[in-house]
Amino acid sequence: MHSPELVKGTLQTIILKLLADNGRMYGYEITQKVRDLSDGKLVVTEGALYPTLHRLEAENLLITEKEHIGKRVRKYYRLTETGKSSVTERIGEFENFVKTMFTILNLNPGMI
Amino acid sequence: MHSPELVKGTLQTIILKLLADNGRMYGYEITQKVRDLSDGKLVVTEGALYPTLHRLEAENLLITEKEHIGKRVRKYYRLTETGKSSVTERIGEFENFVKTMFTILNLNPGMI
DNA sequence: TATTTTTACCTAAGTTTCCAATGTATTAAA
DNA sequence: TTTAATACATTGGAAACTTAGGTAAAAATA
Repeated sequence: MHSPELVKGTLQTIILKLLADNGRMYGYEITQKVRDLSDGKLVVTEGALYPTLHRLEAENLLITEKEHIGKRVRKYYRLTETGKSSVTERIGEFENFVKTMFTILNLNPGMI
Repeated sequence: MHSPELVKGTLQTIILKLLADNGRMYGYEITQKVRDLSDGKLVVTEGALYPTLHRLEAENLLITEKEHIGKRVRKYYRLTETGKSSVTERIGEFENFVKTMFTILNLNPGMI
């Protein structure tokens, strides 16, 4: 598991990117996808996920669609147009941040 | 300037690494070094720096030496042995985190 | 020489963002 | 039939920052 402090601030970017790649996803699906992609190294807890999803929805980056699966209501999230453009932006920000950190920490880019 | 959320959690690593490279530094010097190395893109505010330095000292990763410069007292920070081993550890953690993020975000490593 | 900027230390209040814990309920598997 | 997995969510508290403020010496500039 990664140091939780490092993960802070990247959750929004992760969510937006996953939605950009997969069209639409529901909350639980996102937690599983992150777990799978990271080989269990990064775990998004529900206490972090749902407030973030609601925040992104309030900021008009996501919209929701409810779907009835048996007796359950599943809530799908999808990027708005604003959301789509902010994905690129945030990934760019993350890349730049990593570049800066590599410079400061004097790390070898080949390490990745 | 980088998104402040991303910077969170990396400050300790930055401080420890700078001290590992420079032997000893004082607070103000650290803020300037980070600014220089990052071309102004990453600014460590004093409100973030000093509490962090004191925390690291309390955790026995740093020790201080006071030096009189004219009428002023300058406080130098230096790594303890524990501090030295934790630098490697934390940089490793950061690298692993970046690797995971690159996987999740499907980024090209060559980008750095 | 007077004033501003830079150097240099620091704290306190407030915000954001997360984690841990808890709650509810359906569906699938053991 | 009981446990695990699925699926939504909230709440309280901790951590780490930002903003703002305080003090004062030394250097640069007007």
